[in-house]
Amino acid sequence: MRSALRTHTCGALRRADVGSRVSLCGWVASRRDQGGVAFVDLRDRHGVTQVTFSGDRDASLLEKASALRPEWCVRVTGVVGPRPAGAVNATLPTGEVEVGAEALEVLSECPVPPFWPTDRTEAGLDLRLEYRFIDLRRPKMTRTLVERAQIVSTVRRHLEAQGFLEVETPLLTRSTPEGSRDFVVPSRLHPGSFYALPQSPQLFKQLLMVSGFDRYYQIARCLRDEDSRADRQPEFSQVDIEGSFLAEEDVYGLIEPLLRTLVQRYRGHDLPDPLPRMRYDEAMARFGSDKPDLRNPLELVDVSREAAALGFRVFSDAVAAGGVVNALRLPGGAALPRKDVDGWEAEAKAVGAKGLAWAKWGAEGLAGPLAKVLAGDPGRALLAAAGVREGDLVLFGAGPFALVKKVLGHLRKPCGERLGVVDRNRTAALWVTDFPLVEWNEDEKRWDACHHPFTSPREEDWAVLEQDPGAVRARAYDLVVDGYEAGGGSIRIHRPDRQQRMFSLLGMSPDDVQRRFGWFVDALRFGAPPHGGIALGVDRLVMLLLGEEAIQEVIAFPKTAQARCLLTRAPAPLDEKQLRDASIAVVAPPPKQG
RNA sequence: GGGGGCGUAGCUCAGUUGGUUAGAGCGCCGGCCUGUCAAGCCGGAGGUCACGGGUUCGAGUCCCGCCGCUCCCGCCA
Repeated sequence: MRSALRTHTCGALRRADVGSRVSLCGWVASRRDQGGVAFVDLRDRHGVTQVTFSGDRDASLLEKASALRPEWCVRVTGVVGPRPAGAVNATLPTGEVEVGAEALEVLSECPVPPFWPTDRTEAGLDLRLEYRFIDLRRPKMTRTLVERAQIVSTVRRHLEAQGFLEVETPLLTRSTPEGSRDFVVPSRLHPGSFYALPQSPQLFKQLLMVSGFDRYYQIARCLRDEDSRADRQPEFSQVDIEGSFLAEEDVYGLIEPLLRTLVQRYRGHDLPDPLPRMRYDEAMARFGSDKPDLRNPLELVDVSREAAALGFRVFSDAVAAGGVVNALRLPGGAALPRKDVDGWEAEAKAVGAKGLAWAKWGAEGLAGPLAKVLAGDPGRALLAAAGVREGDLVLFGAGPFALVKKVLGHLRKPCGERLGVVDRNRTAALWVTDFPLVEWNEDEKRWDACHHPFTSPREEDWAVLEQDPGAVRARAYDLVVDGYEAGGGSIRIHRPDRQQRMFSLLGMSPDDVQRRFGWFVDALRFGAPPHGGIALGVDRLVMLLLGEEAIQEVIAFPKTAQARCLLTRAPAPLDEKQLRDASIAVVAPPPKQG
């Protein structure tokens, strides 16, 4: 770390360095002026070192130091000394020493920033993003980016040790209208034509397999013009991996040791070996989600049969209409205040439920809106089926399968957290497998690919692809960590005839296929090997490993929920000349200037 | 596109049923101080109550609109 201006970083000096003459460069983290002596904490990304200015030793230097203000960038030269007994700061790695300044050089002044870059900052996210370059000075943010780099480095070394070759793929590519909305880029040389930024390198990595690069990877930027979430940004990174001549077990066997290493290092515990696997159907039935958080023990129980026999219209009508009734049991939940249940009902309604039926079994017996309905023998049978015991609270969802699963699956999180049964110190990872290949799109009256149209069905399902598409299982798998989709992949279709069949199933005529994907299907004709792979979400993985709750916290320059960059004020209008060059006419009203 | 939360000093927030001159902590500026490390003590400055309308004798407070941040639904092959 030595350079022309410094001999050490601000995190380097120890007792063994006492007596050395050193030069440090950094930012003034704080200045404590005692009158005859002043202390300056000098910070860089490696740490903090205390510098002392003594009036006895050099009165004019002390005067100069007194003019320093926080966040000025300075260079200090001096001699490392031991701190006097009683003045040692045990909370700093450099706390046993201090630098007695002999020279001070102001490299850059700094106005009073809108917030101080300490870990105790209370600045709101919008301010932190507008002044992200200040925010990133905070030790916590520095540590996050350092650890992110370490994690990515670990991934690279693991994959390279396994023979994977990093290959870059284009950012300017062709729009593939299936899937998420593309970000588009106008072409100056070809007026009226557009590139698209890649949603993922999917087709290029498959072409690399055709080319014989049997083990490929890339830390790839992906861009999707869809609305953000706490775990989703329009621009994000994937560890994109593809291999030839492999099957599901090879992918699991590649990823699991890597994840085990990372969880051991950053979460401090072992993952089971092998990782648990769960079929999609089971995940939906038990947890109401295809990415269940297994740290949360609460489960959904189907009580349709018992509920239909209850003589309660809401339940029996739901079952009669082909729907289901599910129970979510909260052990010990009878003691919870009504306010919690009301909150969950509001949340249930927010995700589409008409209401939330519930009952609690306290010391006085049953209570709640369903108490009367559950009083008799059929009610007892239902409670028994749901495993409800004295002291429990039970929530019910009734209606179409997908809605009931969504609503109760959504409530698992707040309920589990309220009960304190979610172990946040553990990491729960699993593979979710056997996804459906396609799902019926009622609006468009056609089948849509669940994963993407290049995913292979199970070999035996090719026979019934056209007859019963909804029953076909895909050779797709998701890596689920703590309730997040940390990665996903599949074994691909490598035969052009079969790829054609898949496209036909999705409602594309041979002409459509030829126009949109002809270049790709054509490539498969040229000796494509069986292949498959996976993509891991870098931002989500780092977020989970570092215990963060939003990927904004692990991205150096993230965007807001409205996809804006508060630092650069992107997106922004173009000037007339740029629009002319790109042959673009703006038809929407011009946006307000930020 | 829809629903929820938030927006008051540089920052984080309080502000009663609508009522006089809108407060606190931190920060900032000045002074004092020779072992501080969230330094301390004394003094001072600092407000478009996001923005635009409306109701009212009177609006930070009530109503409508709008902008921004955020969480969720839709969306995310």
